[in-house]
Amino acid sequence: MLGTSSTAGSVLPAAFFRRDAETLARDLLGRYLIRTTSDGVRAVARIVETEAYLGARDRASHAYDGRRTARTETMYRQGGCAYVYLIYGMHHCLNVVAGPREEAQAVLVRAIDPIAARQWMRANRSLGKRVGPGDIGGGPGKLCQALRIDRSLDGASLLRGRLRCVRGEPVAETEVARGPRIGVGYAGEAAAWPLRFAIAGHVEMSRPRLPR
DNA sequence: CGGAAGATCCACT
DNA sequence: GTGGATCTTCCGA
Repeated sequence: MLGTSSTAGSVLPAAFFRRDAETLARDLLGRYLIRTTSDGVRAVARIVETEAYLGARDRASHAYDGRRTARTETMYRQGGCAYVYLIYGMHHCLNVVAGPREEAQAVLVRAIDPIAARQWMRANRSLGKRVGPGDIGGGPGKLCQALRIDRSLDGASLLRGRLRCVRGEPVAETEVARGPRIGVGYAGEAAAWPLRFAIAGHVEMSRPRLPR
């Protein structure tokens, strides 16, 4: 079965995802993403790094100042679905929509630890013989490539279907590190807000690593 | 309608 | 450490 606990693969209640993005980002650490494909693959990955985006008041958010466009519409839904977008013309990023509808809060998944179907994920990444720490899931673009996540999953529910988020193995407070978010230097004061969360010192973390 | 910038990654020096 | 890839999105004119 999944992980070390018999409840690791069990579903999370819908209310879990309706909390604010900062709380959810912290609590998504240790949870499992389960990706199933039409050709019978069932991959499991543990979330080890996240970032919260707070919506209209957050200059780093796509929904800053209430911006509402075709792309960001998904963020305005009720928490519990995926918001997937393309960045730099070539990388996808996976977010978990948070909070009640109309608030456009979201949690970016920045890194995963491959648990099951590791070879499948590695093949998706087109890596050579040498695979170092973080090469498979240590970054938001990397993990989407590893799990074959693209915009066809934008808006999909994470409580059922081809990409699910389940209970996993929650992380103790002493294991959590936090810091400012990556790549949002344009966001003024919001750039310094400590909304990045990670399992401290985890080898699959994106860079720069948050130490223990 | 044009152009600038982007919640990134990789190869190269 | 730097720059290139690659293209959607968004804002201003």
